[in-house]
Amino acid sequence: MERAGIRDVAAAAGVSITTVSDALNGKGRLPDETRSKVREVAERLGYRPSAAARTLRTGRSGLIGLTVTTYGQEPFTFTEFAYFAEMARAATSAALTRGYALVVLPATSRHDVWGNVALDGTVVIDPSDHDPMVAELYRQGLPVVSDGKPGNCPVTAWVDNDHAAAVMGILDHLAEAGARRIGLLTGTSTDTYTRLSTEAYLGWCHRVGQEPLYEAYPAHDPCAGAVAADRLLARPDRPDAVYGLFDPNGTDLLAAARRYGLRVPEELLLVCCSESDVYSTTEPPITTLSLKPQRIGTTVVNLLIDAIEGTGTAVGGDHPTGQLMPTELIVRRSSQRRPPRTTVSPPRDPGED
Amino acid sequence: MERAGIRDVAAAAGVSITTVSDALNGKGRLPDETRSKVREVAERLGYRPSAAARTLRTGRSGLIGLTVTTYGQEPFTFTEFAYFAEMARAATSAALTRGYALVVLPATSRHDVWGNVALDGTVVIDPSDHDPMVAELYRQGLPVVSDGKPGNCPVTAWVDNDHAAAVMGILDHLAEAGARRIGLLTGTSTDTYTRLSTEAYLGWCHRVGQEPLYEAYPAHDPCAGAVAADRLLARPDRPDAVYGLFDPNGTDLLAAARRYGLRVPEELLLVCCSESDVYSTTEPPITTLSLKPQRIGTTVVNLLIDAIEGTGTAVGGDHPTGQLMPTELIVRRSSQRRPPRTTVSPPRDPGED
DNA sequence: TGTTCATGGAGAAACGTATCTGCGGAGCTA
DNA sequence: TAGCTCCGCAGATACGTTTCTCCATGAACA
Repeated sequence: MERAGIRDVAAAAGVSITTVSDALNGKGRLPDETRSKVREVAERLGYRPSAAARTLRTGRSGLIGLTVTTYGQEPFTFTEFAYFAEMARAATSAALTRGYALVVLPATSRHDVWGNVALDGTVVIDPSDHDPMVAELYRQGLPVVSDGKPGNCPVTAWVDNDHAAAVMGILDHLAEAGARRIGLLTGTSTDTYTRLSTEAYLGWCHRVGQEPLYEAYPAHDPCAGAVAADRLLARPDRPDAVYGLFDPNGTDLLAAARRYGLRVPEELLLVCCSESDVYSTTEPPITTLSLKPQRIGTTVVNLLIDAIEGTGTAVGGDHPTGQLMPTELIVRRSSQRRPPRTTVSPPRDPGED
Repeated sequence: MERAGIRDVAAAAGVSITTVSDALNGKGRLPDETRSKVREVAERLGYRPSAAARTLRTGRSGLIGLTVTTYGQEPFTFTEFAYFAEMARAATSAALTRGYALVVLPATSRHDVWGNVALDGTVVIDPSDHDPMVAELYRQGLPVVSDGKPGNCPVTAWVDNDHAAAVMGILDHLAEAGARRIGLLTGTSTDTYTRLSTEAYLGWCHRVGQEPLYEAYPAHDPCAGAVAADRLLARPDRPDAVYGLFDPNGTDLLAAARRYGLRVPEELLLVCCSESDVYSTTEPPITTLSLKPQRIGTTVVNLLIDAIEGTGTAVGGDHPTGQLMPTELIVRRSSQRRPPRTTVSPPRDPGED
């Protein structure tokens, strides 16, 4: 059984190809009678227009890319952190409601998948400085919107959290809870998130006159995270509060605290950046900073589609539009010296240790 | 700056279009000299072949779909359970290593995204009985591989866990730990997973002469899960062990047990099906059944690509190849009356992940 | 010298759609 | 009746590849 083409429909309906195309796409000037007849015939023949031909003709594929940086050998590590999973989900959903489909692509791969997929534009997550791939895409005239303020590569637009404000908010929050020496668990890579957050921390320290206490580790290596957490708490000038920039830092720090016999929050205040709800059930529950990835994903996709539909290949000059989105601090027991008013919550289990 | 086409390359290199195509794709009979010259010119002009044109000509887009059923109003709920997230990640990765990109599509959506994307084939997660979309895709000659044994819709191939064996294994495990009345928390929908698991439970009960004790709820509603867990433990003929078919059941059951003052595992044995590692840190840690979504995702994609590349549009007759994959029971404290012997090394798992 | 064969490459036909252009006829006006 | 407008539709072209067919050339061989 051969797939029916537009020609077959035209022949069966006794009209021309033009008429079929116009009737099905709601264009041209046709009486409703003709329109509905063509539709009926098309339906009967099970006609599906060829997406490839349409794309070739119109220059629009209805596909947008979601690029995530791959770390080292790992072929593909999105959803490694809940942030990516949530962000990808929201982005997919947002794309679909506007009639676009989203295809997840790694920044680099063995095969040249990029060349084989017709994209109308791309979302890029946390591009590194001078990212060559982003530059190449942009050069081709493809709209590129980045999640994370781009360091030094041209993009059509970008969206980011106000990381500096978020970090300072957390540090203030911890200081208010009585912290004197706040430590930071940070990363070694050069992405915007890590850089801005660390700078904000250093700036804050300088302002309040605290000596910086931080450990940096390669964020993509979960093992290194545990080691760094341990190192931070093992220092002679041990901090009395720690903020961890990455998702697993909370449990790692909690484990390290237990190893050193530090009670949380009495002797150590803890906050980490995470989208996982695991931290609502740890002992004690850990205060987290949510970057609101759903909102980011939705915004990024909508900006991208605006750019695609707005001016076609929009090369909007040297000043890409940026947008800062708010974060949300979810305060739990780990960052409060005084436990929250006991509600009717489940009894605290002393548990083993 | 116009995008360079194959014609421009041909003109600049002083050869014909054919030669350029052959040179770049490694076909035809050309001396290495010509080949490298063409490559160089193409590189200099920044030539990127049009994916749309290639797709139109060859009939291959290099794109495969990943379809997930949408429940009710929720626009898009994959990654709702860790299973989907892991499965999607593995599938994407597997597709990419074979040069394909994967696009996530909902079973239904407002816009007809299906018609606008050229797919070489589709992976369908847990199709419902007589799924109309699957039938339509199959009718179009598109290879369809399903995750979950298809109830009554034609597919090219399918992959599934041996759910019956898994459930019986768990029930035996619980009985061995001393359970006399094992309850089940199950779903109300008609997908294969729910159906097979429930049937296996009922069969087991019948065999050992236990009266079935189960509660069913709409699995897509997280709130309903907590209610159902509560209901199950509130029954006059309260079970002394429960297996929950869905990811959140573990915490829900644990919360319900606390409400009724039941100690786990002393008075209530608990197992649930989940891919989340949350259950290794609950109090007590909960025994989980892993369906190994990574392996499923990889297998499904590879089967699909085999079908795509094998015979083109393979309509392999009435007997789609099926494949049953093993599950893994991760035994933790919640299902053992006697705490596990403390070993120095992790229990067993030399295998890959 | 004529035949065969391998080599290197050119020409042109698709692939299936969207859309620009144009054409006959009907209705209306002058 | 000529001229004009608008309607309803058909023809033809272009989108950028891949690939089938086929031609020219020179060398090897009888």
